[in-house]
Amino acid sequence: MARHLEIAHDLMEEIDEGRYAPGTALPTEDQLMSTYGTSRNTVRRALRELSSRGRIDTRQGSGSTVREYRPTVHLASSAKGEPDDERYTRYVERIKHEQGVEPTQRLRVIVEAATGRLARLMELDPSHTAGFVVIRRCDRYIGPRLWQRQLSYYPDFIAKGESKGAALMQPEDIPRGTRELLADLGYPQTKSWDVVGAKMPSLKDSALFGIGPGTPLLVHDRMAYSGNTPIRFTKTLMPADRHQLLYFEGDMTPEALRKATDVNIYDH
Amino acid sequence: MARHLEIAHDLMEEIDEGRYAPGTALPTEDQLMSTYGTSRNTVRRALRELSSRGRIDTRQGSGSTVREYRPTVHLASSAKGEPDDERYTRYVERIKHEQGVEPTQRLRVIVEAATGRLARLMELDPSHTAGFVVIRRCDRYIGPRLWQRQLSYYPDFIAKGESKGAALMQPEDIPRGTRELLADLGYPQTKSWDVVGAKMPSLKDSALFGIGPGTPLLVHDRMAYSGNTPIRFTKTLMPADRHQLLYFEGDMTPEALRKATDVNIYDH
DNA sequence: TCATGCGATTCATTCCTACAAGTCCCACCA
DNA sequence: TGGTGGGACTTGTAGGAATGAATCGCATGA
Repeated sequence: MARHLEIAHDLMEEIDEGRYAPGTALPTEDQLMSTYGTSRNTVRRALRELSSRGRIDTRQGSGSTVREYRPTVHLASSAKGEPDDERYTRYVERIKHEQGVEPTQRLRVIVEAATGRLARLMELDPSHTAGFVVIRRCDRYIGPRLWQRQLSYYPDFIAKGESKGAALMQPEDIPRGTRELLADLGYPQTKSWDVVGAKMPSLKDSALFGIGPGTPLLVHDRMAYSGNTPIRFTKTLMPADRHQLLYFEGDMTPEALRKATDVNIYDH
Repeated sequence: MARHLEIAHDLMEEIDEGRYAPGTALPTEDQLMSTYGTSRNTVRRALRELSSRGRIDTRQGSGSTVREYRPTVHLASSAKGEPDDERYTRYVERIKHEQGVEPTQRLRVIVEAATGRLARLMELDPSHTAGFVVIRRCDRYIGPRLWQRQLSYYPDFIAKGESKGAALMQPEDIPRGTRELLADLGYPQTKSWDVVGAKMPSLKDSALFGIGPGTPLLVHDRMAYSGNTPIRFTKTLMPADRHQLLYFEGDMTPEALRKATDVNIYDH
């Protein structure tokens, strides 16, 4: 095996065995050089191997420390009596309680012509004037850090159809939640599907979320329908080291849900 | 900005603009060296930046090509009239149809004492003889490639309780599906929760799944209950570049579900 | 026509060096 | 006592070089 992979393997094992606990400093590059009798390049490559897998954080001038994972679980199924759109808010409130940091959000509204995949998804005809979407972008921060970015797409006949729909065009929070607003406008949400996946962040994403190397993004797409009319498509981006999604089926007891909330996919 | 990040940024932009289409070769290291008037190390660093984000594949002797993503969507909610455990199988069948490759699977059964988190999760008392779990590990392959790994944990009082339960201890496929088997044993599944997240693979995981750098793993944990008794915990690991999970609420039409199946989180 | 083998191209690994820049501690001074 | 500056330590960036290994195309020969 290549020398740098040997070193990486060694270090990874020692981390897994708890020799280097989370938060603990790894040996410095100089120390590793003499330990393994190899050049700095090789040592650095080994460390990069750990870094790109999200196992360590390296700070210039300071050293490398073992990363710790405490992702928070985020309810994605509709709980009884809880409006759909309150979920993220409730979640943010929980974070606030857990971390003692004030959550903030920044909203931005854009109107765009829907083309290609998006038009097909929303069942809009781009040749009509109706082939537009209102995009509400909501960036949620915990402290100075971008916590999640949510992009919601609404067909513009909803926003333009009634005077109340104009609220969708305002870059302001909708206190009742958009689900209720849509219901008031004659589009009660009757069904929805979610697609969940993960990808690595682009350079921009990394800077945007302030996430270290080796941190994937959890991507959550949701399409909501009223009858058979698509009324909203939502794409949510979240750093996977701080977010997990929770779904359930059947009548869950509070204890079971609480237990699910404590699950950490990084375990085992 | 650092020189290698400039180059990486440039290349990423050109990829996004379609200048280098998926599957297309990027310029060679030599070409990039003269284009940017920089050393090979710097060029390689830029390329590694793309590689660790899963944007390119680099092959020795050949060059770097733009990676393409066609993840398949995998139904995670219970569809009506479809037993829970058939889902993955059905999914594999679909892959087989799409890709024309025979899926295979390898099963392994282990019995282990449940400790710590797992015992708490399964509500088992480690001091009792009942504090054991039967672990069924199922590796599913598409061709020679590991497609997903599934670890199912059953409390051993289920496997030992009745003679039929012994089927759980056999490293063989259970044709009816384990959900039906559990129902026969007196533990019909009444509710469940799922936690979905993503993490970077360890060195072992990378080798196991044969995934290139910059490919996260999608992790899917599911706890199933019969009444308030935990009857199964399942952890599924899947490379995120080939898997997405689909959930839904309400009565979905086949067309809407088909549309969801076509969603690709790498779009937009 | 087809298989073989050679050579050019290309990336992989590893070494070396130099300097920049961030961190941290401690001695020194006000 | 408390603040400041300097120096040691540590990682970041960049360049140069040599060798190994995989790939691919092309010419050669059966």
